[in-house]
Amino acid sequence: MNEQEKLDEILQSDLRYLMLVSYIVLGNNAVTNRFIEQTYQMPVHAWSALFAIVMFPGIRAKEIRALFPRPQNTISRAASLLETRGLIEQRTSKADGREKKLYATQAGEALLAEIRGASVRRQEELFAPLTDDEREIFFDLARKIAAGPGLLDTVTMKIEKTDATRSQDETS
Amino acid sequence: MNEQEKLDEILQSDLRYLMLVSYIVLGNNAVTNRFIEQTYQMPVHAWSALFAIVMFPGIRAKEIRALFPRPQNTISRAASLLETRGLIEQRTSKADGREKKLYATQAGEALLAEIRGASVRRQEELFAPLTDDEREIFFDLARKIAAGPGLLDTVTMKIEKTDATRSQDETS
DNA sequence: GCCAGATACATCCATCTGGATCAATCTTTG
DNA sequence: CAAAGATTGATCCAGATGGATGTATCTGGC
Repeated sequence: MNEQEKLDEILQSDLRYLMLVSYIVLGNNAVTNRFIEQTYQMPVHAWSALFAIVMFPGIRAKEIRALFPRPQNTISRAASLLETRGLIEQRTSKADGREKKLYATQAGEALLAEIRGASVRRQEELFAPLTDDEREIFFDLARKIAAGPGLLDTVTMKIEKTDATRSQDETS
Repeated sequence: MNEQEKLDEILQSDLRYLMLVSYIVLGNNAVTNRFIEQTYQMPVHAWSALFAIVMFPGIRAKEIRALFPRPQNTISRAASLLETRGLIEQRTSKADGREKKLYATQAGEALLAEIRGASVRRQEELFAPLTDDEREIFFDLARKIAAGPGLLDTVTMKIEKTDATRSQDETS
C-alpha cells in the first residue's frame, strides 16, 4: 500500500472529518508559518495581532484573544515585539489603568498591507480547487462550526486524569 | 463594537476564508491538545503517530510524514517516546538497514482505542452544528482543497527575503 | 477609606518545535 | 570492490509555546 492509499484509508475511517481538517491545516501551516517567520522574522501570531490592531485601532489585548484563540501571554509577547519594532504603540487607557489600548503606527500599517497581500494570494492558492459557489458553501458550513458551542467549550474533552496514564513513566 | 461584532467584521474581510479556518483550528487545538497532553502526558503528534502505526502495522517513519505533514524529527521523537512507554516496537527492516518498521504493542493498541474514542466524541461535538448531509458536503469540499497542489507546494509563499524586513532589528 | 477578591497584562520556566547537522546504510558507477 | 552520492532516521540547539505565577489596578462590601 503506497502513501496515497494510506491517506485515502484514513479518510474513510471514523475520524475522517478531524483527520482531513488536521491534514489541511498542518500542511498549510507549514507553508504559511515558515514564510512569515523567515520573511518577516516574527511569529505568525505577531502578525495576527497586527492584523487585529490595524483593523480595530485601540483594541485591547484581551479582545484580540476573542478573534484569535490563543493564550494570553502569546498576545502579550506579540504586542511587545510589535512595539519594539515600531509597528504599534501601546497607550494605557485613561479610564482603566490596567488596560492598554493598541494602535498601529504608519510602519505597522504598511507592513500589514504587505503581509496581507501575500496572505490573500495564499488564500487564493489554497482555495483554487473550489469554484466561487463552492467556496461560499464551504464558508457557510465552516461558519456554522465556528458558531457552535462545542468549538471552545468542550464537554467531551474536559481535563481529568484517567487510568490510561498507566503506561507512563512514574513521574507524577 | 463588541467582540462578536469584531469577529463578524473579520469574517467579511478579504481574508475571510483563511481567518475562519484559522479560528476553528486554533480553538479546536486549544481544546484537543490540552486534553491529550494533560491526560496522556504526550504531545499530540505522538498519538497521531500511534494512530498511523496501529492503522498500518509496519509503517515507516517517513510514511507517517505523508499522513501528518510534520517535520521529520517530530516523527523521530514521537516514535522514540512511544517506544519508551512500551506502546510500540521499532524493528529494523531486513531488506534495508536504514528503515525502521513500526508496530504497536498490545498496550499501544489499547491506549489508541481509548484516545480514539475520545477523539470520535470530540469530532461529534465539533461537527454537531452540521446535519449529516452538510458534513458530507463539507468533507467533499475539504477533500478537494487537500487534493489541490497548492496545499503543500506553494508558489505564492516561496521563501525569499523582501525589503519588508526593513523594520526589523539589524540582526542579519 | 480599607480590605478581599477580580481583572488586565507581564514574566518565569519547563517543555515543545523545527531547521541544521550527524551517523548509518544503501545505490550507482566504474 | 571502492568511492560518491542518496536516503533514512537520530540528535543538537536556538527559539517558540503556554501554564503558572507575579504585579498593578479596579470594584464591591463594610
